[in-house]
Amino acid sequence: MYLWYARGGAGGGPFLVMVMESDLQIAKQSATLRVKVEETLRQAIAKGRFKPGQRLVERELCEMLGVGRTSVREALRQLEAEGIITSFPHKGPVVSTITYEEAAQLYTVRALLEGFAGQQFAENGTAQDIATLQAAVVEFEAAAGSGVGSRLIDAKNAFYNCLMDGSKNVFVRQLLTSLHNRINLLRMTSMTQPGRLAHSVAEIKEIAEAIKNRNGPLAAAACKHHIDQAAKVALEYLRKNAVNES
Amino acid sequence: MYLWYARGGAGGGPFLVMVMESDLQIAKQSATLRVKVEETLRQAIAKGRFKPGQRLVERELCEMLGVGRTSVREALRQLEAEGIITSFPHKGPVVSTITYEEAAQLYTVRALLEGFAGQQFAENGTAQDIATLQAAVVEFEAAAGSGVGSRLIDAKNAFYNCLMDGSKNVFVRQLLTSLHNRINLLRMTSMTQPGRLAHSVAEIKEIAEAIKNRNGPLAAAACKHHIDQAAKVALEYLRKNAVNES
DNA sequence: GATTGACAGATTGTCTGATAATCAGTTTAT
DNA sequence: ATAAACTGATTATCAGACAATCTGTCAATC
Repeated sequence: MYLWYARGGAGGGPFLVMVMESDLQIAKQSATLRVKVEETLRQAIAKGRFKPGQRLVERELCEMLGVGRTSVREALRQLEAEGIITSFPHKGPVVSTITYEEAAQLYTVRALLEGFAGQQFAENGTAQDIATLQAAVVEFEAAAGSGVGSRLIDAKNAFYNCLMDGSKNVFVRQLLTSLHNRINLLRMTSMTQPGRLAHSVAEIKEIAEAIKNRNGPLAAAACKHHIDQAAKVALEYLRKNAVNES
Repeated sequence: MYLWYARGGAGGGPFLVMVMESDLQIAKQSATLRVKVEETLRQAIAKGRFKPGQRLVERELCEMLGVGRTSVREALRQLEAEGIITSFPHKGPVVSTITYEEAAQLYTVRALLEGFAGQQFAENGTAQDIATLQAAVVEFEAAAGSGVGSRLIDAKNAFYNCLMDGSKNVFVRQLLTSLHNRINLLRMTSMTQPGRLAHSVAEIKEIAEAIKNRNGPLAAAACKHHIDQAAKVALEYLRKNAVNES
């Protein structure tokens, strides 16, 4: 019981398969090709497959992904708008680089917005939201103990997602998502630094605790503190490994 | 003493002109066609030429602008990423609509970010920045007195631009620009409301004053207050003229 | 030897035409 | 009346073409 749709590209290679999930939900079959390209590239950049400063040549992407230039170019425009790639006229796009100063600014704004999100969550979040958040914290702690990197990343994302949802503000979510994407460019989970992880867990617990107690200001402070600490570690690392090109 | 480059579109209409400025600087001849389409459409939407909810049909845009589908489609992707248009797969883009709740959220985040920008400006802005800001305030007041709508809009934009620059934070600028673009969708300059304009001028003066005195917290409060007031008027108007579709 | 200018290759920017997929509305058949 | 089939419009995507622009190389000039 599945649908599939194949494109007979010249190279004989590329095709897409959309599987119907076992439950009643149809897998987002809609997702237009262009969107999949976007997601693939975003992932590739986030995972370091393409590194900051690296050129992204149209033709290569087309071959690599098995899609036409139209789809690739449109996807690139999207990523460009998101700020994770930068393109110069007639030179094509490169994965965005980020200077030390920009990274600092990025974390500053993130702290501001995430603090706000935390406060809103504490004041307006539903009981359901809070329960979800607590579950995310538990999973995060477990993931931290497990030592499995991918699980940790998933848990962290789940936590932030929940936090943004709880803020009940679409724009906070959008802006924060954008910032998160760009922070990924740093290719440095501050959590890979020794000792940071334990602190991180503790900080996150404080956030959840403040929210559970409906203490808005405290939640904001906890969020801000969490980001500030992460920023400190990340920026310190950046300074040492001075990765300044351009 | 000018260069010009014409594209003989089918309709005979469209062309681009690049003028060489009187000084040694060549006018940004670069601006790729796609970018010009973006700007044109953004303007058209901001000025109400296309109204929220209105469909944007590819072919029509091509004819209207005299460019190929490639350029139009890529420009649309950009605008979509910016949030000022929304597109559904296989149905094409429409100018984004914004609900009352979203508008409220929008203003909330804007107040937060603009308050932050004001604070940063007060604490980190250069003397030059402050001078520019003061000039912008003067022009704004003059524009308010002149009663010329377009001049008022320009002055307002100049002021906000200056404010964002003074914050010395690229991300604040980017995020705020994005929010401003979306607020334009409301097609309601809160300043068109009777009596609002005078208040607006007063509020802006307070912002500039606080910044001049290097009083960060006061600047933040003044910015926040300014946006909150604008929000109040705008939301009130929205509630009355309940423009809820979708 | 350093600067300038011309040339070639690579890549992007843009247009055009074609085909398949999808949506929305209308007509037809049960 | 409901469901099925048809139709027209529009989008999604590909392929191929050509002009514009960038980059590096190499010869010509001072």
